[in-house]
Amino acid sequence: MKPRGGRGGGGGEQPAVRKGPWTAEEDEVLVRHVREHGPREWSFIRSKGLLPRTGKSCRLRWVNKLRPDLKTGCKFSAEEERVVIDLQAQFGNRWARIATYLPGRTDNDVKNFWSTRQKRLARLLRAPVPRRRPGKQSSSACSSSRAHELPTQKLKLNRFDFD
DNA sequence: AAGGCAACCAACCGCTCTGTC
DNA sequence: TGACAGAGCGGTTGGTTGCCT
Repeated sequence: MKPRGGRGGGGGEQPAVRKGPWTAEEDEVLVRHVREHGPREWSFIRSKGLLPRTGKSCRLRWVNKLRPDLKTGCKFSAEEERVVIDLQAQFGNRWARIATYLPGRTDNDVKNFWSTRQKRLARLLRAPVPRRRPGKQSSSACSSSRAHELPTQKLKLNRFDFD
């Protein structure tokens, strides 16, 4: 294991920097900053004492959770899954680039989705009878299709040719 | 009812890239 | 042209949730 020094706010070697889950108050400060300055100058937030978070952390929080155009809580649709597969075949693990083809998705979303999918595939290759797991239907206002149920075949879909 | 396991998700770290002086 | 700082990206980890046995 890597010594990670403190998800969850632990640590204490750098008391000036807070780590771990974000609070609603912190989110509010961050959103206000972005409204006033735009999604940039992340280091400004800490240097001015607005938040005890690193610029990296602020940026990540904004990109992955606070941006207004995000599809939060939506599972990947079959179409999105197909796009990810195609683009991954084309670009490799360029998650940020792939995410640009998926409105409302972040590189972290795509990365997590792919990682989970790879684990599932690896497991299926070893054990042909998977546990069925309908999954957390996360507040499905979105029409999430059951993309999980045909993972392996999809790897062989035709590619788009973006070149 | 409880424990195990898989899926999902948030957030951190290290490295690389890019802009500025 | 090289050094430095800030921003961005990819990999990884740990926590939570919910189904299955």
